[in-house]
Amino acid sequence: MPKQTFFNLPESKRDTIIQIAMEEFAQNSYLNASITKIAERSGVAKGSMYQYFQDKKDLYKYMLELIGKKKIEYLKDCWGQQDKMGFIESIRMLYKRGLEFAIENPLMASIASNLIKEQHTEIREEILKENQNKSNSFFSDMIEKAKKNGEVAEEINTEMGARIIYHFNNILMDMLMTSMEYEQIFSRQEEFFKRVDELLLILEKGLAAPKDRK
Amino acid sequence: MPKQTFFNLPESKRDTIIQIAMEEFAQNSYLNASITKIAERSGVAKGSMYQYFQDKKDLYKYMLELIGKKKIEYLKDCWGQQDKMGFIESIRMLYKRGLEFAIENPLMASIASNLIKEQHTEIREEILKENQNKSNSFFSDMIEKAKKNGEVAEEINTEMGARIIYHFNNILMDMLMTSMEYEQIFSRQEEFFKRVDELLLILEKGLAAPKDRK
DNA sequence: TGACAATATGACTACCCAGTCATATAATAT
DNA sequence: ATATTATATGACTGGGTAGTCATATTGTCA
Repeated sequence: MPKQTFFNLPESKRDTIIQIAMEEFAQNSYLNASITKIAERSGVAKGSMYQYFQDKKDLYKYMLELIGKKKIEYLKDCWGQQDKMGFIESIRMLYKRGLEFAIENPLMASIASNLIKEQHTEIREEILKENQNKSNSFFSDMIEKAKKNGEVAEEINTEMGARIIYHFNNILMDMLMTSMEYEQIFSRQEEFFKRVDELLLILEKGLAAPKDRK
Repeated sequence: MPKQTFFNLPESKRDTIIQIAMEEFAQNSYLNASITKIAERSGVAKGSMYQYFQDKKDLYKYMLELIGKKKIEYLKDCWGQQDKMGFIESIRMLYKRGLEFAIENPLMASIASNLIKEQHTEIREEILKENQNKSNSFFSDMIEKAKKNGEVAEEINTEMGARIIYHFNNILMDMLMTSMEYEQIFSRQEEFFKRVDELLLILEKGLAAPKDRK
């Protein structure tokens, strides 16, 4: 958590620091991101950064917290839709909204994607583990429910299914990030939405319960 | 390419350097791996490292080359088996042999997995791109063939299918690497082979052509 | 033995970093 | 106007890095 001093700052100054820090962490791994550079680029003395934040980890975790909150807010109407929309459509919606989020907040998406790839074990363990477990158990619950519904075959290993759903999302994000490196995306959403459908076609059949076996 | 001087070295010295360098690149990203440390730990003067290699990139690429060669050698009897074994069984064999390779050569596997996650764009682009394209077009060819065979549905997007096959392998590797961090694996292969089967169950159904549609 | 080439060496340059701290400045309260 | 507190600052510490280079050592051939 940032120190009180940071929250006492005028909003515009706070926002600048946040913005610059997001850029830095989007372009570099945690280990290689530089507080010195963030301070310089924000027009703030390096010492001040340490009046605002405990240390680099504190700053990084705060960024992740902001990202997490924003993403949860963004995805809030995707949850608890399984009963209404069915399993696959729920996932489709999650993927699509996730892509939209990444297109609208590329820095945040890039930071999140960097975290997944983070090699600095300490920090990854600390943060990712609970989240991945959360998302895994979330998807596991969805699959269990879908099994009861007959939407997913009993023979499917739930944990593996959850893992795949999780990774399919990463595939989509990677595709997005990669093409963002080369060109502005703006409203090329449609192209990526098509990708979602292609992926889901495979996922749906892959998990589906047999319909007309004798 | 290492300089001639490196190849003039007595084999044991060369092997030491290679071994230590593999360890360093297995534990650190390209950016954070340290030639200084490799030199120290190999009992070689830092300056000597630069008699052997052009620079850090040269050393890194050489490691990747060794890994690539060894892996190709390891997988050599997995190729061109599609006609004999069928599509899914070919993939199963590739996955399983890939896991075996990683269990037997954990350092190499870890370096390869780090490369995929590499953030330092320049190096990743340079090396990964052609390889990923190679593997993608390899898998694409397999899928095309399997479509003609009726093993894979025509409606599947080939490129997306290839991507999934590629990523499923990454999922397996990640699972393996993660559990290797905590415990020795040795002959717990069986557990991971089961995972392969679970994954393939989903992949097979996901890609399969409809069998008894009217 | 001497001469020449190949190799080994580590101090050195020029850079980067996180985090600290004494001091200066600004804001607030009395 | 003074005293007290909150904030801003950048030089500094101690650490790390890649890559260079003049010099020393070793090996080889005559």
